[in-house]
Amino acid sequence: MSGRKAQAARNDELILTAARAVFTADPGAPIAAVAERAGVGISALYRRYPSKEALLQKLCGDGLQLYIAVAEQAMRDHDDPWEEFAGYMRGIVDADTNSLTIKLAGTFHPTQELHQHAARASELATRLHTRAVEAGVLRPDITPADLALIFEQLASVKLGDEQRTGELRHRFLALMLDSLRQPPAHRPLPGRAPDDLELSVRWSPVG
Amino acid sequence: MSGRKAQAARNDELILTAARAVFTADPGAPIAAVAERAGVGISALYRRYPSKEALLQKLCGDGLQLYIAVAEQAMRDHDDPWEEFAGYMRGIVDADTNSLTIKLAGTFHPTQELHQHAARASELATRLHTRAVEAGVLRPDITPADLALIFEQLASVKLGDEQRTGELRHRFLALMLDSLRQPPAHRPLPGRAPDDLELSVRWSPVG
DNA sequence: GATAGAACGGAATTGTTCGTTCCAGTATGC
DNA sequence: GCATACTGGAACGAACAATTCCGTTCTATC
Repeated sequence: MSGRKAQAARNDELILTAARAVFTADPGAPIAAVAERAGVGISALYRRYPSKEALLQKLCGDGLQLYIAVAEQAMRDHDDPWEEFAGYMRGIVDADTNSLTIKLAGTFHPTQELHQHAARASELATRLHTRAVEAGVLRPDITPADLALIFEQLASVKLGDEQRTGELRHRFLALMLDSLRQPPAHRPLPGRAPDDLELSVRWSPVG
Repeated sequence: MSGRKAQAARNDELILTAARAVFTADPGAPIAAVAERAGVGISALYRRYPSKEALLQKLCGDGLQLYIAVAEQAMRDHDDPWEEFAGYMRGIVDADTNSLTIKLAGTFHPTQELHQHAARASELATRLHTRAVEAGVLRPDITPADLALIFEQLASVKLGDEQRTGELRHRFLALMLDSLRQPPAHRPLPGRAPDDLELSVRWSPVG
């Protein structure tokens, strides 16, 4: 608690966490929302990042590194080819890296470093795809870009609080995996199914 | 060409078409964008709708009616239970009614009439779901609300021009249908698969 | 053909939002 | 005690967008 330096270090983390949460929820959120969420003043933000763009770049870079870490983890953790692939997809959905990368891209200028991370991420994705196809567990008429778009679709699901959203995304991921896995089969879906009441909320303004 | 009245009638349609296109592409678009797209002045818009909200309500109502029409059409056109269900889903994706309803909802106050249309749409969706499950062609652990969320996921796909976007949506719909249909099976996917190049476009600002 | 008025285009108005800057306050380490 | 690193938040200015307003154009009618 004591020490101005410790406070500053804590704020570093506080701000990044808040920024992740805020921009994940709304990519176009104002920078003041980040400060408020972090419980700090605006100047605490501007002391660390010269502009909003710089903060977004940092976030996006972190997101890509997270993606890479998740992919490598999946390759390390599993021997079974299908589990490797499915573990990768579940990991990406869990980490919600899409909300930190693609959804933010286009709102700022990508740096050189970002491109390199993206290339590395793409390379890993391709490798995971290839391994799954060659092992005969993933249907071969699907491309790595197909998978990227599937991640985006799953990231578009947003309903209720963060936990419920994650639950539903995993439900739909499981559904997708049923149609990706070879041989074809239906497996039980995780998570409580949504109902009409849950959906009806979205018709009122101010959401 | 002649007749101020004829011109006005033509503008009615021009404006609605433009509004559909503009708000489908970007639900938060300014009203001036609609006027520009329609090739008319702003006052031509305000002559017809007292406010932006009124225009959105009109659009949303039309979207719901379109949804209803598509659903009824599917029930009328098909004898085979699976084709009825799949035809319905393909029709909804084609008509892109989600971009005119849910994506706009929350940006305006829903009217009484809107609620009634929504109820009718929901009723039809439930009926189609029930029929497919009872015929044994749709896996039973899926709810109507699941299907609604699947439509939203598909509507979130947006890449390249309008035609390409539609092609990709149908591709992912086909993938989903593979995991919805009973018995499980993989069928050929329509549309050209996306590739990394197509995706890389999205990293630059101003999109 | 003169004219009332419907319909129009688009500039002006007004309010809001948001990124960024600025300044005064506060606590720390020396 | 004091220089200073850090902070909170008000103030600024630019951009944006809904709506209003006004001068103009065209048509239908007499």
